[in-house]
Amino acid sequence: MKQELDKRYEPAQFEQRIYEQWKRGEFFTPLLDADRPKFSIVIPPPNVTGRLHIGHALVNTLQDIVVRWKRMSGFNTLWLPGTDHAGIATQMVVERELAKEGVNRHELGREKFVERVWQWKESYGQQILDQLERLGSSCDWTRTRFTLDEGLSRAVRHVFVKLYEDGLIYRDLAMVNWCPFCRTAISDVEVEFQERNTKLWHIDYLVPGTDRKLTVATTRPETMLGDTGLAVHPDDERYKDLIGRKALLPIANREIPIVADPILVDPEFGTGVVKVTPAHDKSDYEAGKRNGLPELQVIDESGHMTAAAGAEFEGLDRFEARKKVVARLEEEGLLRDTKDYTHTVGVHGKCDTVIEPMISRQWFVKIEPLATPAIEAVRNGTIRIIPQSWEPTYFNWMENIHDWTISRQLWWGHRIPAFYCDNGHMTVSESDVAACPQCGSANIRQETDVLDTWFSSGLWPFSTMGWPDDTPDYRIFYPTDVLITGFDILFFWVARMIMLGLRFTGRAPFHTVFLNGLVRDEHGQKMSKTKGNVIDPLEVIEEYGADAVRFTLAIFASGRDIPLAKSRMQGYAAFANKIWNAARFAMTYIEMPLREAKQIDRDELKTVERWILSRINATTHDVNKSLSAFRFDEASNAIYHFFWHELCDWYIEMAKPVLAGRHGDDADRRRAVRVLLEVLDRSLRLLHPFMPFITEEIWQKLEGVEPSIMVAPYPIAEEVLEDAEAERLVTAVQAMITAVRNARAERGFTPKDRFKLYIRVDSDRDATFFRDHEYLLLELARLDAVRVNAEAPEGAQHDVVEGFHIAIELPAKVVTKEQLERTQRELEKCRNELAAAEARLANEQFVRNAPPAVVQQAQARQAELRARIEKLQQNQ
RNA sequence: GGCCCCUUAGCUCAGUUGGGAGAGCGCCUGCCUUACAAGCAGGAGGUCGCCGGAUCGAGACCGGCAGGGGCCACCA
Repeated sequence: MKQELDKRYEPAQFEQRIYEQWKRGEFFTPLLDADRPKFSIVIPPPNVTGRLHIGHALVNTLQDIVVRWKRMSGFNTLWLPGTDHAGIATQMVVERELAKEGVNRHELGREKFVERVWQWKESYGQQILDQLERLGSSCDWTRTRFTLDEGLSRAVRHVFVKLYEDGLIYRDLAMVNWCPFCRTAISDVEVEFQERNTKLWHIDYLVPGTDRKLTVATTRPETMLGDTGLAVHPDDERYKDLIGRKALLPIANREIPIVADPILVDPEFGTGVVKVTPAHDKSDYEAGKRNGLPELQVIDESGHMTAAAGAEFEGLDRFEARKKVVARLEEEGLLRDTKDYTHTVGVHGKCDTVIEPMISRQWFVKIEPLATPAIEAVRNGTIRIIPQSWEPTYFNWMENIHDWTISRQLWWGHRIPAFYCDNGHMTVSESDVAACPQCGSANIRQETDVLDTWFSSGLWPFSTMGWPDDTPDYRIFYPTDVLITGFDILFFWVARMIMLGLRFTGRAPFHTVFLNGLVRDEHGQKMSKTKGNVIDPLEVIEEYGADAVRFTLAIFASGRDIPLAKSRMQGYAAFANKIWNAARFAMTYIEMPLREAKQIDRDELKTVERWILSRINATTHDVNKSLSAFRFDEASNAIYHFFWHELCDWYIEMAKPVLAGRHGDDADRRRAVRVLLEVLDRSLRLLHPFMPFITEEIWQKLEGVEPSIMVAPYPIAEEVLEDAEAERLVTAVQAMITAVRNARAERGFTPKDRFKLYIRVDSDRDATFFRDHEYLLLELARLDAVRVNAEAPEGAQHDVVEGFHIAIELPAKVVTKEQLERTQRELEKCRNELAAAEARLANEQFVRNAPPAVVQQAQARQAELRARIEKLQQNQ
């Protein structure tokens, strides 16, 4: 019952079939067994509006690698998937849909609109999860959650009410970041700062009763209409005498007080006079409060000027109003100067609209009592952030955190569970309120604001497990183990989960956070549609296969930004092809199902066989170690190097003479096949987390005990497989083969030319080894004889490799000029190195202070170099 | 202004207790050697940004400088 692989490696032929098989086998679903060691991860929930982009591909590949590794390592493993309702983003998408039909949401009304968004979500919200399947993600789809589903909504209400009752949620009138396009308040972290080239306009304010003018520099002349004061520094000699007088506000012709404010005004900056617009600037708002200046709102929630701005301006967009104010000032001769100026403006990250600071009534979370334990958890190591260099950023943010604006004037989201009666009483309650508990009124309106999306995703690690109920999932899988996500949502999401998790479950929601970098193009540029350097993961999966895409992402993932190039994916598709062909080769000799293969008897193994087992064992050790440290790059590199450059380039070539029957007897052949099967099996299992599809496709044909490689045990290093002696000898064989190939190529011989090799050995053991394994040298170096401890004839080419003196007897052929130069260069290098080594050993301080091993090593190197120089000189 | 990161081969990057400079891709030469031309063998290429310091010894540790990137911060 011999199995075969298709001649060509074509991932599209089997990847989706394999995925369906995994799903049918229910391998993604853990057992509800509290006694088994568990490992759990929750997915960073992608937005329902999302399409899989390369950043998703990265973060989910890394999670899948860890999850598959842990699952195979015997952990009861849960990777819980789901999506985020993504308030603003989703609402915007559906509004655009509606616009195509010529309707806006206000015409539709709140209830109908929300219904439409749900319909949209049902049709398209699953798309991104389906796309994750193409990547091979081994999520437990039976546990898929959505931030707005019933259970999570209950958790949200519970948390809201508890925080309110604990005095950590309050409603207040305050200066907030307002997006005039989305017409909602947003939190501080949602504001992005962008550099803009603009002007600094200098405006003269007359001071009635004097002949003085005060010149004010501003980037926002339109807000002048809402000025309710001018401020100077109390110690500024230039203006000291004007404090307490009034200035005349141009255009509006209103008198406003001149106040002293040492906090707002830096006398060194600009003119030293600041206009104060308490209703439209954060620091002016505070200055207004300090100085008793009134707030005059001249811009409304849509970014248009209000009636208070004056009839001339009412209804104008704020940027139109800016132009008009400047024009009017010019007319009146009060525009003293206009300078080019570059400064940063806050924009809403979702829609790029310039933020308008506005005073409005919003809900806030008092954050400091939540932040303090969250800082402590990272400081005392309860939570570890990798790479650790992110910790200062985390601390810096957490220590300077402001209260969190959680209310949004949107329709799509968790509606705040506050209820108002018509007598003005407010009730905050987990369940809907039918009658006012204070006055009994049945005329109840629920708060229209919804919560910030991140309020619900902040509960994700436990709300998805059934919390606040005490469910089996929650008991078994919470806290989760690792959180893998992009550094860009450290504040948005990670910090909030830590704060809310600690507060509500009393435990950190995870013990490790791995933050991955941004995927960039091959030259480190950010990917963007306008630059045309975007890599679409679904496209490259089609082109190279999911395994190649995953492997490429993994081998770059050290925690830094990832410069991704299609050429690299092509390279790792070639690696997959290599695996395919190596397996195909092995399977032409493997006749027995893996499950029936007998235990290997180490005593019967040849040195070269012990060598490859020692090598895969070292690789196994390295891969496990690197994965433990989240060094995906090291782990994938180790297995890549082993498979291609040790297994394929050397071991398979070394095994060929035996497999093909050119060397040894039938027992030798059977043993070689058994070792090959062993190494292939272990390699596939080592590789599986990185390349799940190809390893499954091949492994199933080996017919192991388990129904899938994904539930086969992950290899662990075993001391019995270490074999330093085998490594020493085979390394020497490799070096000798390379030396012969080298001589052949450098001296212009063809592969058909045969040489004789003379090897000098010191021990009987080594002599026995080289006699036993001479076929390796004969075949791989294409020799016609190997002589151990025989005298090399005159004219042979001498060298020293890995501690062995060798000589190659070449047919008489003119030594080329290139060869002579090469020998010269080589000699030069050796002499320089020898001089360095001698100088070092002559240094008493070195010999005294350096560890003995290092000194010994230097002595050995010195001896080797002297021998090598002597031999090389014979070649001239 | 504060914090973080980067500077090593043509390109992109590894190099974690300081002890003989590495990988992938690219380039050059030779091979269709029966698993793989998505391959095999061989090769060229580096003042490890610059200056200084502690050390017997620095790509690595410390200080400074230069250049690049990122995050945070209410400078009109």
